[in-house]
Amino acid sequence: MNNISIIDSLNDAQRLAVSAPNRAMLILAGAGSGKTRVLVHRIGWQIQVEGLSIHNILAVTFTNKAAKEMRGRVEDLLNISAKAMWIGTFHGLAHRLLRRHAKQAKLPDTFQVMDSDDQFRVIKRLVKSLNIDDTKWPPKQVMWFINAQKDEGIRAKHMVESGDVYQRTMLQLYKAYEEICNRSGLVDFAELLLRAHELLRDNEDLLTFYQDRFKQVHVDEFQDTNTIQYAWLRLLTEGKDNLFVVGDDDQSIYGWRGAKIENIYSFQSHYPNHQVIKLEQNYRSTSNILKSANALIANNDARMGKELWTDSGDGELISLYTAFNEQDEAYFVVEKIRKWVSEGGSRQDVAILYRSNAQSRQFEEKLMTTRTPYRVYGGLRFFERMEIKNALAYLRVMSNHHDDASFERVINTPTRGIGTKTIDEIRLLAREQELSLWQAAITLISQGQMTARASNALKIFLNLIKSLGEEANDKELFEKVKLIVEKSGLVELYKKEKGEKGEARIENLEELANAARSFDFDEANEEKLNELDMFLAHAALESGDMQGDDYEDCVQLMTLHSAKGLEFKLVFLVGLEEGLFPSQQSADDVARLEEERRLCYVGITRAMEQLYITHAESRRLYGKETYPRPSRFLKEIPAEFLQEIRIRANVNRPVTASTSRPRTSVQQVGTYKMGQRVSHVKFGEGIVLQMEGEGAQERVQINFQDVGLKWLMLSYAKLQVL
DNA sequence: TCTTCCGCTTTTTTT
DNA sequence: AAGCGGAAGA
Repeated sequence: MNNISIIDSLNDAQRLAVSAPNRAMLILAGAGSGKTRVLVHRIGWQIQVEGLSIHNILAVTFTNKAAKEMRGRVEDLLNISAKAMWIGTFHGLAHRLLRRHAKQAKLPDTFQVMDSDDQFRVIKRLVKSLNIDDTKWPPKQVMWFINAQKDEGIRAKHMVESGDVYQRTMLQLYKAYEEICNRSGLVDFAELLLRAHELLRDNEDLLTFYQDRFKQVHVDEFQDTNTIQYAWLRLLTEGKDNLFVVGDDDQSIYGWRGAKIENIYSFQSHYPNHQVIKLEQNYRSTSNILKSANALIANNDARMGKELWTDSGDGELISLYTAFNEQDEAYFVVEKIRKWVSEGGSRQDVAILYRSNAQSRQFEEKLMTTRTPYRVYGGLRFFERMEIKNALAYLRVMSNHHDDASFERVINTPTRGIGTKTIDEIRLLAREQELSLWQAAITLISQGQMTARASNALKIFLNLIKSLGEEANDKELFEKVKLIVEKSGLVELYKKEKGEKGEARIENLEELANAARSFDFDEANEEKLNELDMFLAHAALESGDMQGDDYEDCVQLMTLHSAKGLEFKLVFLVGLEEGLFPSQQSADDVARLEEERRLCYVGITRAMEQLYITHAESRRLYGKETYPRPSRFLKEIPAEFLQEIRIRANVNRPVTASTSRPRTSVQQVGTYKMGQRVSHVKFGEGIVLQMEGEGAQERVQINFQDVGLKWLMLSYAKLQVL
């Protein structure tokens, strides 16, 4: 391959970006303008033309999926193996640095990565253990506070205590949380980034080493970086201006989790020699779709300014459908999909995009009844499932006895007679003497002040973990997993669970052993660290692709957020109503409204050929009928690009049908009559209100004069008819 | 210890 | 509506 062919297939702007001299570059890449293409070819250019080795390249993305895709495309372009190239997510790369230099990062070699669920549990427990009212200080909010500080690079020690109760309490919790994490060797997602930043900042030799190594640093989705991520990038490229970032300010939709569009602006002042290149030619959508998107986003004030264009034709107008209610909306969409498929369209090219997950249900129901295969994105991923997290927690405690979060998770799962009281005692002792829960448990046993029963149960648990550790010691990773699954009692626990749920859980546990077997240790670990720890980190950092095993031709259902980066021939943008989209919570904040508008912009620009936008005149929300106004975004799309679809003449508005749900039949004829006055030995006099069940299961609900409503089993309660 | 009931909340999601 | 968490009952 020669120089020409690397840039041969590119348009002028793309070519300019790819072949630019080595200096700070800001590529403003609109939707569908070939952003990944530019990144991949830029890397190719660095290697082919500038003569860099793959070891000199650093490429950062936000998702594992994007990282994987980029690596694959680099390999295809250059026809080489890019295994050794540092392409990864911010978190993945930070993790790699911390493992390599754990000591300098002041972390134990065996530190563990917590996912957000782990973090939440730790914080929840912390709030409780400090006797702080968790209704006034919800753990979720505490977690949000702590993460927000870390995203800004602020440690507890940097914060000055003010008289403010809120700030004081949060700070107290932040401090205590840091202590727990340090003691247990736990690192949450935000900590990975913060710690990696501090590692480079405080170790000059390391920083110089990596600065020299990475001759070119590439960043995807730059508009989504937060403060600490950007600070980390700046450290690595300090004084060298070798930062190549690609982003789109109009697609910044993660402000709510700390992303700073401002980074795009600061980039320009931090790197005065930078060059900006706009990619505005779109290769995805028809002109009508693009013009609508342009018109919509023009209503935002905070933008750098960019207008997408295409040289493909106008295409069809955007269809707007006003539904009676959410049922009708779903009916309309599914009928259109059926038509599309019957005309030879592929279901995979169709997406239904909504603002919030709760909206998926109505579409699922309609798709189900018409037997249209579909797939919903989002939801629990493999490594986030309860049974998997439990098994992993066993592995963690085995690997590190002082991992309090995992210890607590499994100490009584499955139940082994260690109740809240015992656990509270362990926690108390641990807190008082600053021990890990494991150490506290041992101390507690040796003090011999517990009941024999509790002490025995605890001993059994500790011995289980110890003996599992010994037995697993020289075994292969997947055998360790198998051992845990078998001996922990989890399988027995889930066997008892009724229905198919338990079965599925057991299958998942088996799948976990398979995952361990196929875990590519060498790939994930150039540093030859403990295989089990690497596997656990892998589980936290890549919670597993969504059910990727489904190869059937499916209609795609997802939120607008998860649709970013994807494209579909036929797109349905549903629920365009005030309060829903834009969301109620964003209604009175200009900045948040602009983010909602960008979200809408993302939605529109997903469509390649046809776009349907729908809204409903009435919608059942939180169990109540609402009559929302059409979304303001609808008015922002010029009428010339819209065509209104006429409401069908025969409307099947489900007046009573939808509201009447099947009721469980209530046994009307029983021993007692409704309204019958009865008397109970303990509860006194009352009136029979309801009855259900038969024979030994027969129950009555009675409104007692003194104690109010009660359900009583007839076979136990001795009632006297008055 | 396990089950049931009551009341409360309700965006978006990756790592 | 529905799911979740806490509290109370079996």
